[in-house]
Amino acid sequence: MKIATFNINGIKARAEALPRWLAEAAPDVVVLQEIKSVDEGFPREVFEDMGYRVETHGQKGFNGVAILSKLPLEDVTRGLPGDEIDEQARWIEATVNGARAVRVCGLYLPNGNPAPGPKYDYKLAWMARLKARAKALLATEEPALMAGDYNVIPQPEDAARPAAWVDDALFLPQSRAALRRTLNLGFTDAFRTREPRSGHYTFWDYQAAAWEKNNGIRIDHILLTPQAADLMTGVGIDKAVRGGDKPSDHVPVWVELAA
DNA sequence: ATGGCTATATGTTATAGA
Repeated sequence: MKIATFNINGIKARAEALPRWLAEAAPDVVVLQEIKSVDEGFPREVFEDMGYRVETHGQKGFNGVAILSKLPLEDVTRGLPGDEIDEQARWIEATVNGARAVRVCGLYLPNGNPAPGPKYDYKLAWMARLKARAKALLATEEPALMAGDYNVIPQPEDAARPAAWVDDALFLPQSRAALRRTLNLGFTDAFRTREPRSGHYTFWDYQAAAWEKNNGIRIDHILLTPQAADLMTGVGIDKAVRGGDKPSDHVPVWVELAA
């Protein structure tokens, strides 16, 4: 079972690039972030015609997440637990029924800039809720993963120019510590555990020729429970997607599970 | 780097992203 995450930065703007990548990479499951669309505006037929089931959790203009799956989905839930008045569409999860059942969570963690400020407070509060959900996932002792745009650069090795990010919400010590607190519950960063070297990124800004200069950061992650990590047979970043026509500023990250 | 592009809706300008 190949499971990917992709921040597409607008489903309407990616009407060509997303199907193109799906046809090439042929993932069984994809979690999408920043669909920037309400549920009714999502062009589900395009993906259903490619054999994908479509579950969306959208909102007007910004944010928005979705799951596309060639395999049957069960128990789809929307919204990260822990704050009844949070209306931002940043979390969706479902059980994917392959050879084994895998609980797949898709997330779009708040950016948090400028920091300090209310947006940063929201980011840290959201990360505390993420940790609580992560704990509950571990307690099931089943294969599960949390994939998405975490908006956190875990280590200096995950940025081409770490010094440029020291005051940014993506790299502040509190942000990195909050991500570590979740990881340290017992999750595996799928990409990092297989590739210890620096220089692998998932985001390149549209500005200042960041792509051409390879001035990137690694902020899209797939975190595996121990039972999912046991099943991992491969992992990768589809970097070439960033050089295609009308690309998102993020690229897909994927894992292959023996499930 | 005084955020220099890109995307969406609030729409010929404002807001958000990272």
